[in-house]
Amino acid sequence: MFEYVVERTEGSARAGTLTLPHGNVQTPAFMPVGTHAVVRGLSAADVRRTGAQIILGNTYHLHLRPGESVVHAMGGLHRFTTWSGPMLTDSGGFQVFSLEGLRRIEEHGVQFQSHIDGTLRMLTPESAVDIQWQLGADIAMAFDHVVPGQSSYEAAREGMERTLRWLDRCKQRHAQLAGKLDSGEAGIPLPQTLWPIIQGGIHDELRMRSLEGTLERGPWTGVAIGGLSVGESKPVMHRVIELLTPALPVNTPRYLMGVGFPPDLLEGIGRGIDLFDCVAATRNGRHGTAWLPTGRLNVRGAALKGSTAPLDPDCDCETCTTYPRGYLRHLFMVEDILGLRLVSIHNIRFLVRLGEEARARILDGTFCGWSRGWLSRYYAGGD
RNA sequence: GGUGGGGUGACCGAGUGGCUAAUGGUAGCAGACUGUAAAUCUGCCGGGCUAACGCCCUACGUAGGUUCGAAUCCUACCCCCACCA
Repeated sequence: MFEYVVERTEGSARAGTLTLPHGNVQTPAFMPVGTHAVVRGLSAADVRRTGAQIILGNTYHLHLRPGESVVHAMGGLHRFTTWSGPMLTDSGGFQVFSLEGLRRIEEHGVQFQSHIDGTLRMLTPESAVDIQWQLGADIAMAFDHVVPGQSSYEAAREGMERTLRWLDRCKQRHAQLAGKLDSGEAGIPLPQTLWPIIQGGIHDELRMRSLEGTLERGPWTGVAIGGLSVGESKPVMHRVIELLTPALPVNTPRYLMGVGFPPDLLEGIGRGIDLFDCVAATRNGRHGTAWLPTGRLNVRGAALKGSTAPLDPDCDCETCTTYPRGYLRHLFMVEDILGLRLVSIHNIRFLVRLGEEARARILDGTFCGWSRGWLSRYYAGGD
Protein backbone atom coordinates (compact mmCIF):
# COMPACT_ATOMS: atom_id res chain seq x y z
CA MET A 1 0.00 0.00 0.00
CA PHE A 2 2.83 2.42 0.76
CA GLU A 3 5.46 1.01 -1.50
CA TYR A 4 8.24 2.97 -3.14
CA VAL A 5 10.19 1.54 -6.02
CA VAL A 6 13.23 3.24 -7.47
CA GLU A 7 13.20 2.50 -11.17
CA ARG A 8 16.46 4.09 -12.17
CA THR A 9 19.16 6.31 -10.80
CA GLU A 10 21.67 8.64 -12.40
CA GLY A 11 24.32 9.82 -10.00
CA SER A 12 22.38 10.62 -6.86
CA ALA A 13 19.21 11.42 -8.82
CA ARG A 14 16.41 8.88 -8.69
CA ALA A 15 13.24 8.14 -10.65
CA GLY A 16 10.70 6.08 -8.79
CA THR A 17 7.07 5.36 -8.13
CA LEU A 18 5.35 5.79 -4.82
CA THR A 19 2.17 3.81 -4.32
CA LEU A 20 -0.44 5.37 -2.05
CA PRO A 21 -4.06 4.53 -1.23
CA HIS A 22 -5.36 7.23 -3.56
CA GLY A 23 -2.98 6.57 -6.41
CA ASN A 24 0.62 6.57 -7.49
CA VAL A 25 3.16 9.35 -7.49
CA GLN A 26 5.92 9.24 -10.03
CA THR A 27 9.04 10.90 -8.76
CA PRO A 28 10.76 13.26 -8.69
CA ALA A 29 7.67 15.35 -8.11
CA PHE A 30 6.54 18.72 -6.90
CA MET A 31 3.52 18.77 -4.57
CA PRO A 32 1.40 21.95 -4.61
CA VAL A 33 0.47 23.27 -1.20
CA GLY A 34 -3.16 23.51 -0.21
CA THR A 35 -2.85 24.61 3.37
CA HIS A 36 -6.55 25.30 3.91
CA ALA A 37 -7.61 22.29 1.87
CA VAL A 38 -7.39 24.37 -1.27
CA VAL A 39 -4.50 25.23 -3.52
CA ARG A 40 -5.15 28.93 -3.24
CA GLY A 41 -7.33 30.17 -6.01
CA LEU A 42 -7.51 26.90 -7.91
CA SER A 43 -10.25 24.32 -8.30
CA ALA A 44 -9.44 20.64 -7.97
CA ALA A 45 -9.85 20.43 -11.74
CA ASP A 46 -7.36 23.28 -12.22
CA VAL A 47 -4.85 21.47 -10.05
CA ARG A 48 -5.43 18.21 -11.88
CA ARG A 49 -4.78 19.93 -15.21
CA THR A 50 -1.38 21.13 -13.98
CA GLY A 51 -0.39 17.47 -13.79
CA ALA A 52 0.14 17.62 -10.03
CA GLN A 53 -0.09 14.13 -8.57
CA ILE A 54 -0.38 14.90 -4.87
CA ILE A 55 -1.25 17.96 -2.83
CA LEU A 56 -0.83 19.06 0.78
CA GLY A 57 -3.10 20.19 3.55
CA ASN A 58 -2.17 21.56 6.96
CA THR A 59 -3.02 20.25 10.40
CA TYR A 60 -2.85 23.56 12.23
CA HIS A 61 -4.92 25.52 9.75
CA LEU A 62 -7.56 22.85 9.21
CA HIS A 63 -7.82 22.27 12.94
CA LEU A 64 -8.73 25.95 13.32
CA ARG A 65 -11.04 26.02 10.32
CA PRO A 66 -13.24 24.12 9.79
CA GLY A 67 -11.99 21.69 12.45
CA GLU A 68 -10.96 18.10 11.78
CA SER A 69 -14.26 16.70 13.03
CA VAL A 70 -16.11 18.62 10.33
CA VAL A 71 -13.81 17.31 7.64
CA HIS A 72 -14.08 13.80 9.04
CA ALA A 73 -17.87 13.97 9.17
CA MET A 74 -17.89 15.01 5.54
CA GLY A 75 -15.90 11.93 4.60
CA GLY A 76 -12.32 13.13 4.95
CA LEU A 77 -10.19 15.55 2.96
CA HIS A 78 -10.76 13.79 -0.34
CA ARG A 79 -14.52 14.10 -0.21
CA PHE A 80 -14.23 17.52 1.40
CA THR A 81 -12.08 18.94 -1.37
CA THR A 82 -13.20 16.66 -4.24
CA TRP A 83 -9.50 16.03 -4.91
CA SER A 84 -9.45 12.29 -5.41
CA GLY A 85 -5.69 11.82 -5.76
CA PRO A 86 -3.01 11.33 -3.14
CA MET A 87 -2.70 13.84 -0.33
CA LEU A 88 -0.27 14.65 2.44
CA THR A 89 -0.92 16.70 5.53
CA ASP A 90 1.75 18.68 7.28
CA SER A 91 1.71 18.39 11.04
CA GLY A 92 1.76 22.00 12.16
CA GLY A 93 5.45 21.77 12.94
CA PHE A 94 6.23 24.49 10.44
CA GLN A 95 3.89 26.82 12.31
CA VAL A 96 6.17 26.42 15.33
CA PHE A 97 8.62 28.31 13.13
CA SER A 98 6.37 30.61 11.09
CA LEU A 99 4.11 31.64 13.97
CA GLU A 100 6.93 32.34 16.37
CA GLY A 101 5.53 34.98 18.67
CA LEU A 102 2.10 33.35 18.71
CA ARG A 103 3.22 30.13 20.33
CA ARG A 104 4.92 28.75 23.40
CA ILE A 105 6.92 25.54 23.18
CA GLU A 106 6.71 23.04 26.00
CA GLU A 107 7.86 19.46 26.14
CA HIS A 108 4.26 18.32 26.15
CA GLY A 109 3.50 20.23 22.98
CA VAL A 110 3.06 23.72 21.57
CA GLN A 111 0.57 26.24 22.86
CA PHE A 112 -0.60 28.32 19.91
CA GLN A 113 -2.58 31.48 20.16
CA SER A 114 -4.83 31.27 17.13
CA HIS A 115 -3.88 33.88 14.54
CA ILE A 116 -7.58 34.05 13.68
CA ASP A 117 -9.35 34.70 16.97
CA GLY A 118 -6.65 34.57 19.63
CA THR A 119 -7.94 31.44 21.35
CA LEU A 120 -5.34 29.11 22.81
CA ARG A 121 -4.82 25.86 20.92
CA MET A 122 -2.53 23.13 22.15
CA LEU A 123 -0.91 20.99 19.53
CA THR A 124 0.94 17.91 20.75
CA PRO A 125 2.52 15.01 18.91
CA GLU A 126 -0.54 12.96 19.81
CA SER A 127 -3.13 15.52 18.81
CA ALA A 128 -1.30 16.30 15.56
CA VAL A 129 -1.54 12.61 14.65
CA ASP A 130 -5.15 12.40 15.79
CA ILE A 131 -6.11 15.41 13.70
CA GLN A 132 -4.34 14.03 10.65
CA TRP A 133 -6.14 10.70 10.96
CA GLN A 134 -9.40 12.59 11.07
CA LEU A 135 -8.41 14.59 8.01
CA GLY A 136 -7.57 11.33 6.27
CA ALA A 137 -4.73 12.17 3.89
CA ASP A 138 -2.55 9.36 2.55
CA ILE A 139 0.53 10.62 4.35
CA ALA A 140 0.71 12.24 7.79
CA MET A 141 3.78 14.10 8.96
CA ALA A 142 5.30 13.80 12.40
CA PHE A 143 4.99 16.86 14.63
CA ASP A 144 8.40 18.49 14.66
CA HIS A 145 10.19 21.47 16.13
CA VAL A 146 11.52 23.69 13.34
CA VAL A 147 14.17 26.24 14.29
CA PRO A 148 15.34 29.18 12.12
CA GLY A 149 18.22 28.58 9.73
CA GLN A 150 20.60 30.78 11.66
CA SER A 151 20.05 28.93 14.92
CA SER A 152 23.00 28.18 17.15
CA TYR A 153 24.18 24.64 17.76
CA GLU A 154 22.44 24.66 21.12
CA ALA A 155 19.09 25.86 19.76
CA ALA A 156 19.27 23.45 16.84
CA ARG A 157 20.18 20.59 19.15
CA GLU A 158 17.21 21.30 21.35
CA GLY A 159 14.82 21.36 18.39
CA MET A 160 16.34 18.23 16.89
CA GLU A 161 16.26 16.19 20.10
CA ARG A 162 12.73 17.32 20.85
CA THR A 163 11.70 16.31 17.35
CA LEU A 164 13.02 12.81 18.05
CA ARG A 165 11.21 12.58 21.39
CA TRP A 166 8.05 13.79 19.72
CA LEU A 167 8.58 11.27 16.93
CA ASP A 168 8.33 8.46 19.50
CA ARG A 169 5.02 9.82 20.67
CA CYS A 170 3.71 10.35 17.13
CA LYS A 171 4.70 6.85 16.21
CA GLN A 172 3.01 5.36 19.24
CA ARG A 173 -0.24 7.22 18.64
CA HIS A 174 -0.11 6.39 14.96
CA ALA A 175 0.28 2.68 15.77
CA GLN A 176 -2.70 2.82 18.12
CA LEU A 177 -4.88 4.37 15.46
CA ALA A 178 -3.67 1.93 12.81
CA GLY A 179 -4.56 -0.91 15.17
CA LYS A 180 -8.05 0.50 15.58
CA LEU A 181 -8.39 0.75 11.84
CA ASP A 182 -7.41 -2.90 11.46
CA SER A 183 -10.09 -3.92 13.92
CA GLY A 184 -12.64 -1.71 12.17
CA GLU A 185 -13.11 0.69 15.08
CA ALA A 186 -11.82 3.94 13.76
CA GLY A 187 -14.44 4.64 11.15
CA ILE A 188 -11.73 5.92 8.86
CA PRO A 189 -12.09 4.90 5.24
CA LEU A 190 -8.45 4.31 4.35
CA PRO A 191 -5.17 3.92 6.17
CA GLN A 192 -2.47 6.52 6.19
CA THR A 193 1.21 6.37 6.84
CA LEU A 194 3.42 8.47 9.08
CA TRP A 195 6.62 10.08 7.88
CA PRO A 196 9.30 11.37 10.23
CA ILE A 197 11.22 14.61 9.76
CA ILE A 198 14.95 15.07 10.11
CA GLN A 199 15.98 18.28 11.86
CA GLY A 200 19.30 19.63 13.15
CA GLY A 201 19.55 23.04 11.52
CA ILE A 202 22.76 23.75 9.65
CA HIS A 203 24.92 21.61 11.94
CA ASP A 204 26.14 18.46 10.24
CA GLU A 205 26.69 16.52 13.42
CA LEU A 206 23.15 17.27 14.59
CA ARG A 207 21.76 16.40 11.20
CA MET A 208 23.47 13.00 11.28
CA ARG A 209 22.31 12.32 14.80
CA SER A 210 18.79 13.24 13.75
CA LEU A 211 19.01 10.93 10.77
CA GLU A 212 20.33 8.04 12.85
CA GLY A 213 17.76 8.58 15.56
CA THR A 214 15.02 8.71 12.97
CA LEU A 215 16.10 5.54 11.18
CA GLU A 216 16.44 3.68 14.50
CA ARG A 217 12.78 4.33 15.05
CA GLY A 218 11.82 3.00 11.61
CA PRO A 219 11.17 1.44 9.27
CA TRP A 220 9.42 4.28 7.50
CA THR A 221 7.57 4.46 4.21
CA GLY A 222 9.11 7.86 3.59
CA VAL A 223 11.48 10.27 5.31
CA ALA A 224 11.36 14.05 5.23
CA ILE A 225 14.13 16.58 5.57
CA GLY A 226 12.80 19.64 7.34
CA GLY A 227 14.24 22.85 8.66
CA LEU A 228 15.77 23.95 5.37
CA SER A 229 15.00 27.04 3.30
CA VAL A 230 14.33 28.80 6.58
CA GLY A 231 17.02 31.46 6.31
CA GLU A 232 20.23 29.55 5.67
CA SER A 233 22.22 30.05 2.46
CA LYS A 234 21.85 27.84 -0.60
CA PRO A 235 25.31 26.28 -0.33
CA VAL A 236 24.52 25.32 3.26
CA MET A 237 21.21 23.82 2.22
CA HIS A 238 22.93 21.85 -0.51
CA ARG A 239 25.60 20.65 1.90
CA VAL A 240 23.02 19.38 4.36
CA ILE A 241 21.12 17.53 1.62
CA GLU A 242 24.32 15.96 0.33
CA LEU A 243 25.19 14.89 3.82
CA LEU A 244 21.89 13.16 4.45
CA THR A 245 20.69 11.48 1.27
CA PRO A 246 23.55 8.97 0.95
CA ALA A 247 22.74 7.76 4.46
CA LEU A 248 19.05 7.21 3.77
CA PRO A 249 17.60 3.87 2.65
CA VAL A 250 17.39 3.59 -1.13
CA ASN A 251 13.82 2.38 -1.35
CA THR A 252 12.40 5.10 0.82
CA PRO A 253 11.21 8.35 -0.74
CA ARG A 254 12.97 11.49 0.47
CA TYR A 255 10.84 14.54 0.87
CA LEU A 256 12.53 17.94 1.12
CA MET A 257 10.00 20.07 2.92
CA GLY A 258 9.19 23.62 1.89
CA VAL A 259 11.44 23.73 -1.15
CA GLY A 260 11.38 25.29 -3.61
CA PHE A 261 12.06 27.65 -6.35
CA PRO A 262 12.68 26.11 -9.78
CA PRO A 263 16.46 25.76 -9.45
CA ASP A 264 16.05 24.28 -5.97
CA LEU A 265 14.12 21.39 -7.47
CA LEU A 266 16.92 20.45 -9.84
CA GLU A 267 19.58 21.03 -7.19
CA GLY A 268 17.63 18.78 -4.85
CA ILE A 269 16.91 16.09 -7.40
CA GLY A 270 20.57 15.97 -8.29
CA ARG A 271 21.32 15.33 -4.64
CA GLY A 272 18.83 12.51 -4.21
CA ILE A 273 15.54 14.19 -3.29
CA ASP A 274 12.30 12.70 -4.62
CA LEU A 275 9.54 14.97 -3.35
CA PHE A 276 9.15 18.71 -2.85
CA ASP A 277 6.47 21.08 -1.75
CA CYS A 278 6.51 24.86 -1.68
CA VAL A 279 4.10 27.75 -1.47
CA ALA A 280 6.21 29.89 -3.78
CA ALA A 281 4.49 28.70 -6.95
CA THR A 282 1.12 29.92 -5.79
CA ARG A 283 2.27 32.85 -3.68
CA ASN A 284 4.51 34.20 -6.42
CA GLY A 285 1.68 33.56 -8.83
CA ARG A 286 -0.67 35.68 -6.78
CA HIS A 287 1.97 38.34 -6.39
CA GLY A 288 2.60 38.53 -10.13
CA THR A 289 5.90 36.72 -10.53
CA ALA A 290 5.96 34.05 -13.20
CA TRP A 291 8.68 31.47 -13.60
CA LEU A 292 10.25 31.04 -17.00
CA PRO A 293 13.15 28.90 -18.22
CA THR A 294 15.17 32.11 -18.27
CA GLY A 295 14.37 33.23 -14.73
CA ARG A 296 11.58 35.22 -13.17
CA LEU A 297 9.23 37.57 -14.94
CA ASN A 298 7.28 40.37 -13.28
CA VAL A 299 3.87 40.01 -14.91
CA ARG A 300 2.89 43.49 -13.72
CA GLY A 301 5.86 45.05 -15.48
CA ALA A 302 5.31 47.79 -18.03
CA ALA A 303 7.29 45.76 -20.55
CA LEU A 304 4.36 43.38 -20.97
CA LYS A 305 1.90 46.09 -21.90
CA GLY A 306 0.38 45.24 -25.26
CA SER A 307 2.38 42.05 -25.67
CA THR A 308 0.64 39.34 -27.67
CA ALA A 309 3.26 36.71 -26.82
CA PRO A 310 2.44 33.83 -24.49
CA LEU A 311 3.85 33.94 -20.98
CA ASP A 312 6.16 31.02 -21.73
CA PRO A 313 6.09 29.77 -25.33
CA ASP A 314 7.48 26.39 -24.24
CA CYS A 315 4.79 25.81 -21.64
CA ASP A 316 1.69 23.70 -22.22
CA CYS A 317 -0.38 25.06 -19.33
CA GLU A 318 -3.81 26.61 -19.69
CA THR A 319 -2.40 30.09 -19.15
CA CYS A 320 0.39 29.89 -21.70
CA THR A 321 -1.69 28.19 -24.37
CA THR A 322 -4.59 30.61 -24.04
CA TYR A 323 -3.69 34.12 -22.91
CA PRO A 324 -1.29 36.78 -24.21
CA ARG A 325 1.12 38.48 -21.82
CA GLY A 326 -0.52 41.84 -22.32
CA TYR A 327 -3.81 40.44 -21.05
CA LEU A 328 -2.22 38.80 -18.01
CA ARG A 329 -0.60 42.11 -17.12
CA HIS A 330 -3.95 43.81 -17.56
CA LEU A 331 -5.59 41.37 -15.17
CA PHE A 332 -3.03 42.32 -12.52
CA MET A 333 -3.43 46.04 -13.20
CA VAL A 334 -7.20 45.83 -12.69
CA GLU A 335 -6.67 43.44 -9.79
CA ASP A 336 -8.90 40.70 -11.11
CA ILE A 337 -8.66 37.35 -9.39
CA LEU A 338 -8.29 35.62 -12.75
CA GLY A 339 -4.74 36.97 -13.02
CA LEU A 340 -3.76 35.48 -9.67
CA ARG A 341 -5.21 32.18 -10.72
CA LEU A 342 -3.66 32.04 -14.17
CA VAL A 343 -0.11 32.78 -13.03
CA SER A 344 -0.49 30.32 -10.14
CA ILE A 345 -1.53 27.68 -12.66
CA HIS A 346 1.49 28.42 -14.80
CA ASN A 347 3.94 28.34 -11.90
CA ILE A 348 2.61 25.03 -10.63
CA ARG A 349 2.68 23.53 -14.09
CA PHE A 350 6.21 24.87 -14.46
CA LEU A 351 7.42 22.96 -11.38
CA VAL A 352 5.40 19.87 -12.18
CA ARG A 353 6.88 19.84 -15.66
CA LEU A 354 10.35 20.28 -14.22
CA GLY A 355 9.74 17.12 -12.21
CA GLU A 356 8.36 15.29 -15.24
CA GLU A 357 11.30 16.26 -17.41
CA ALA A 358 13.82 15.42 -14.71
CA ARG A 359 12.21 12.02 -14.36
CA ALA A 360 12.33 11.39 -18.10
CA ARG A 361 15.98 12.45 -18.17
CA ILE A 362 16.89 10.21 -15.26
CA LEU A 363 15.15 7.30 -16.96
CA ASP A 364 17.16 7.77 -20.13
CA GLY A 365 20.37 8.73 -18.34
CA THR A 366 20.65 12.34 -19.49
CA PHE A 367 19.69 14.14 -16.34
CA CYS A 368 23.03 15.50 -15.19
CA GLY A 369 23.97 17.31 -18.38
CA TRP A 370 20.48 18.57 -18.96
CA SER A 371 20.17 19.84 -15.41
CA ARG A 372 23.47 21.68 -15.62
CA GLY A 373 22.39 23.40 -18.82
CA TRP A 374 18.98 24.22 -17.45
CA LEU A 375 20.39 25.78 -14.31
CA SER A 376 22.95 27.90 -16.14
CA ARG A 377 20.27 29.18 -18.51
CA TYR A 378 18.01 30.02 -15.58
CA TYR A 379 20.69 31.77 -13.58
CA ALA A 380 21.87 33.64 -16.68
CA GLY A 381 18.39 35.15 -16.79
CA GLY A 382 19.38 37.22 -13.80
CA ASP A 383 18.18 35.06 -10.97
C1' G B 1 -23.61 92.59 -13.03
C1' G B 2 -23.58 91.34 -7.43
C1' U B 3 -22.21 88.15 -3.24
C1' G B 4 -19.63 84.04 -1.43
C1' G B 5 -16.22 79.92 -2.11
C1' G B 6 -12.01 78.14 -4.67
C1' G B 7 -7.42 77.51 -8.07
C1' U B 8 -1.13 72.98 -4.65
C1' G B 9 3.24 68.34 -8.07
C1' A B 10 -0.11 62.88 -13.48
C1' C B 11 -5.00 62.87 -10.39
C1' C B 12 -7.46 63.62 -5.58
C1' G B 13 -6.15 66.34 -1.45
C1' A B 14 -3.37 68.43 3.36
C1' G B 15 -0.75 72.60 4.52
C1' U B 16 -2.30 79.38 6.11
C1' G B 17 5.23 83.19 7.27
C1' G B 18 10.97 79.67 8.35
C1' C B 19 11.12 72.45 10.60
C1' U B 20 8.29 72.70 2.72
C1' A B 21 10.84 69.86 -3.08
C1' A B 22 5.95 70.51 -0.08
C1' U B 23 1.61 65.32 4.84
C1' G B 24 -1.87 61.58 2.97
C1' G B 25 -4.11 58.81 -0.76
C1' U B 26 -4.52 57.17 -5.97
C1' A B 27 -2.20 56.15 -10.43
C1' G B 28 2.73 54.81 -12.22
C1' C B 29 7.65 52.24 -11.78
C1' A B 30 10.89 48.65 -9.54
C1' G B 31 11.87 44.76 -6.06
C1' A B 32 10.89 40.78 -2.47
C1' C B 33 8.38 36.20 -1.50
C1' U B 34 10.76 28.62 -0.21
C1' G B 35 6.46 22.40 4.87
C1' U B 36 1.03 29.97 3.46
C1' A B 37 -1.14 34.97 9.68
C1' A B 38 0.73 37.00 2.47
C1' A B 39 -4.70 38.64 -3.92
C1' U B 40 0.93 40.54 0.76
C1' C B 41 5.07 43.52 1.89
C1' U B 42 9.13 47.03 0.63
C1' G B 43 11.43 50.96 -2.13
C1' C B 44 11.10 54.99 -5.85
C1' C B 45 7.89 58.64 -7.60
C1' G B 46 9.49 67.73 -10.35
C1' G B 47 14.30 68.25 -13.38
C1' G B 48 19.80 67.98 -13.74
C1' C B 49 24.76 66.37 -11.87
C1' U B 50 26.88 62.31 -8.39
C1' A B 51 29.04 55.70 -6.91
C1' A B 52 27.37 58.18 -2.55
C1' C B 53 27.19 62.34 1.12
C1' G B 54 25.44 66.20 -1.36
C1' C B 55 24.95 70.31 -4.85
C1' C B 56 22.21 73.20 -8.45
C1' C B 57 17.68 74.54 -11.06
C1' U B 58 12.38 74.97 -11.43
C1' A B 59 7.85 74.72 -8.60
C1' C B 60 1.77 75.71 -5.02
C1' G B 61 -3.44 80.09 -11.39
C1' U B 62 -0.59 84.84 -13.63
C1' A B 63 2.07 89.40 -12.61
C1' G B 64 3.81 92.52 -9.05
C1' G B 65 4.64 93.76 -3.80
C1' U B 66 5.66 93.26 1.79
C1' U B 67 9.53 90.42 4.53
C1' C B 68 16.04 88.42 6.43
C1' G B 69 12.51 84.55 4.63
C1' A B 70 6.10 83.49 1.10
C1' A B 71 2.23 77.82 -1.19
C1' U B 72 1.07 80.67 3.18
C1' C B 73 0.37 88.15 3.99
C1' C B 74 -1.01 92.50 0.36
C1' U B 75 -2.55 94.42 -4.78
C1' A B 76 -4.20 93.65 -9.69
C1' C B 77 -5.61 90.36 -13.29
C1' C B 78 -7.21 85.43 -15.31
C1' C B 79 -10.04 81.04 -14.59
C1' C B 80 -13.64 77.62 -11.99
C1' C B 81 -18.00 76.70 -8.75
C1' A B 82 -22.53 78.15 -5.98
C1' C B 83 -26.33 81.44 -5.06
C1' C B 84 -28.70 86.14 -6.28
C1' A B 85 -30.07 89.44 -10.37
